[in-house]
Amino acid sequence: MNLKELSHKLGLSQTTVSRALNGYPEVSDTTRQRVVDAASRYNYQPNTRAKSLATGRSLAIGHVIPVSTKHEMVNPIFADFIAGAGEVYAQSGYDLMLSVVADADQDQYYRDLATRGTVDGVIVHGPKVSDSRVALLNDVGLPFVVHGRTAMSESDYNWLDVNNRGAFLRATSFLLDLGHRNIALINGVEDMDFARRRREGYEAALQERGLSIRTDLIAHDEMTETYGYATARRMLAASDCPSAFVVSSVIPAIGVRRAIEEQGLSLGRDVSLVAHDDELSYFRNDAEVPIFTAVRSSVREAGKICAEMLLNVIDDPQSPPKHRLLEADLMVGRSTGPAPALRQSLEQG
Amino acid sequence: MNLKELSHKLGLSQTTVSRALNGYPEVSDTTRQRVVDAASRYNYQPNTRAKSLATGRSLAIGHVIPVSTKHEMVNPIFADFIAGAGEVYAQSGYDLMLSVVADADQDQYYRDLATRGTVDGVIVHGPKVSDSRVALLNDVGLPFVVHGRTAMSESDYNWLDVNNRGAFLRATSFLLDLGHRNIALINGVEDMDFARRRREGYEAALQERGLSIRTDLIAHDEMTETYGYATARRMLAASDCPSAFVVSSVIPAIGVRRAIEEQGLSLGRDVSLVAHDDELSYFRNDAEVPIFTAVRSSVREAGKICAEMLLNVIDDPQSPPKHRLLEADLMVGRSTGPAPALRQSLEQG
DNA sequence: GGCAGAATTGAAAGCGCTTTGGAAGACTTT
DNA sequence: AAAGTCTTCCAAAGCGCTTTCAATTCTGCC
Repeated sequence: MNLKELSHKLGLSQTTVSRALNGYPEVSDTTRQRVVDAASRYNYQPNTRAKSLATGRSLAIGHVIPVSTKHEMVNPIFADFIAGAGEVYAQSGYDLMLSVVADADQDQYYRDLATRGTVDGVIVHGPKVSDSRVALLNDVGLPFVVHGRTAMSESDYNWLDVNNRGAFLRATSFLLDLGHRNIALINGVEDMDFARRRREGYEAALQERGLSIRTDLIAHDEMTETYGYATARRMLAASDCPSAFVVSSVIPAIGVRRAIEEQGLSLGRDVSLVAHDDELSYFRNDAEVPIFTAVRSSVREAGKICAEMLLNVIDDPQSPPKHRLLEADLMVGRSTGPAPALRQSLEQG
Repeated sequence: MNLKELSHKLGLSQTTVSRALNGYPEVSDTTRQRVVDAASRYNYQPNTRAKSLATGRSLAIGHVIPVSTKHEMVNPIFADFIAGAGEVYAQSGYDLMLSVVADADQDQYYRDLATRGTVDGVIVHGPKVSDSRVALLNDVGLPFVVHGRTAMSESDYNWLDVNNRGAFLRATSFLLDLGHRNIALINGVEDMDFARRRREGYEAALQERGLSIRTDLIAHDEMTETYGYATARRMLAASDCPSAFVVSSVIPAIGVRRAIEEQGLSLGRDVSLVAHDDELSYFRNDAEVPIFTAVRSSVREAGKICAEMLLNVIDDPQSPPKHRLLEADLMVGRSTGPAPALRQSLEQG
């Protein structure tokens, strides 16, 4: 059933039917009702392609998710982020176009998206410390919102970010307050912007207390369980090993826990751990007392807000860039406790 | 830059330019070369919407991923599945349209997809034991491939599935061979088709040995870490508790491990565990000796094959339904060992 | 009753592309 | 030289919708 057929059945022109369905005012209430009824009776849905060709808007948003060429790894937070964003799109009648593009091909891909006109806007995932995509998108004039930031500039584009620096400063300070002095950082890939900020927060906390930064206790890589395990295992085997870990995601944190327990150590007693928790739906760290002490921020919620921001930009392309910095809550769970030395003196006292 | 402008610049008609770019034979080699050069020089990309309106093909594939209304949970295997499928689409010039739709709205959503003509075909995710979507899609004539199967029929639609029954039969038999008699099954949501087949395999293995099925050792729910933990904890606390677990995904398996270790038990020694491993990129269970003994099948590979199947159906809609049953490998890892009783006698002997 | 102005409706152009049905020119064939 | 056959190109229709501009019908009011 298309417009032509429907209007024929109703004995009206396509113009009127179109107007009635799209809520234009110059249609009488009775005809509108008649049209709407018929449309739902015949299950009429306008053809999206024709509609977007006519309006010049594609009613679709692009999400380009980078896939590391190294491990073909897809960051598992995307599933939840997209679920959040998708909810917003569904309500507003937008479709979501997903593409999984190798790191190296990102720029060309964004350029093509713009010229082919497949989408009205894009969400930029996984920004690097220095990321060419921001300049590129500003250049071609495709509306976009960055989930995260880049170090280069913050003012001339739309972004939503978690206060990564603040969160990791707090996480590290919390461990310092518990008496830990050798604190390891299990971070994401080094050139990711979020990883740089987290490291900054971690280092700032140490420096505030006049502690030096031990580069042997800092690791950067893709955040898999195996990476968390292998790194923690290596660090725990060394002399002067850490008594606490700050970990960039619950996934490597699971690996860290495995390494700790494999050594016959007890998590939260012998070794402490604070994780960054994106509130992944399949790994809820939200018992009354959470498994992991964590700085927590919902990635699904982030997806929602990003989507809303983007739709606003599309509606009003002239509006000045908006920024949104989410704070992460520090939730105390089972994985942290006083540093062993301190614990000893506490128990003796 | 659009076709009209480009053809003007070249002093050719739109027809000729279009044909030259789309590889039609009735264009001389010299003109074609001239056109192709100009197109790349001006960075011309045909407008997708116009193209699909003209051809009647949208060059897009829909993935509708169901989100449980109960927990707003997104199954984490989708990320990897879609990465696999996306690779195939990219090579063939297709776009991927993703929608996240509540369980309850699935049928209407598929119907809309068909009538709006946004996609040329869909992948059906998460089929239930009895699933109305198969009949619906056959009805509206939208090409589709099911990732999984339904119990109702297997012959009249395209599907790719893992041999879930076989995998769980082998997993359970393997534990029985190790002397385990009380084996628990931590399964997915009961009305999912894969969960039913896995349970069948588990039960068949027990029955083959004349063992009765203890319903108190069977659990069904969404496969989160917390679910694995809570269920294992409950089961281990009961009298006549299981000495082994068969778990439908590595995610709840992590929770099961947590429960086991919390009891002061040792995984692989006191309690055994076999998991189903989808080879998630962020949780590689592929060390020389894997963490978990597992029946393994790559969900990313499944995504690839599903995508290829679907593109074939779209190219040749008359072709008879194709089926593909992947076998899962049983990989022995650290999480299994002889049943405690058996171990005792082994050690004494 | 007649008329201005508002309220409705419709015809047709246009969005950017593909594709049908010719047409013009070059090249053979008779 | 006329007729036929390729080869190469083009004009124009059409995909299903929106939207401009114009036409028609209703109002209210004098």
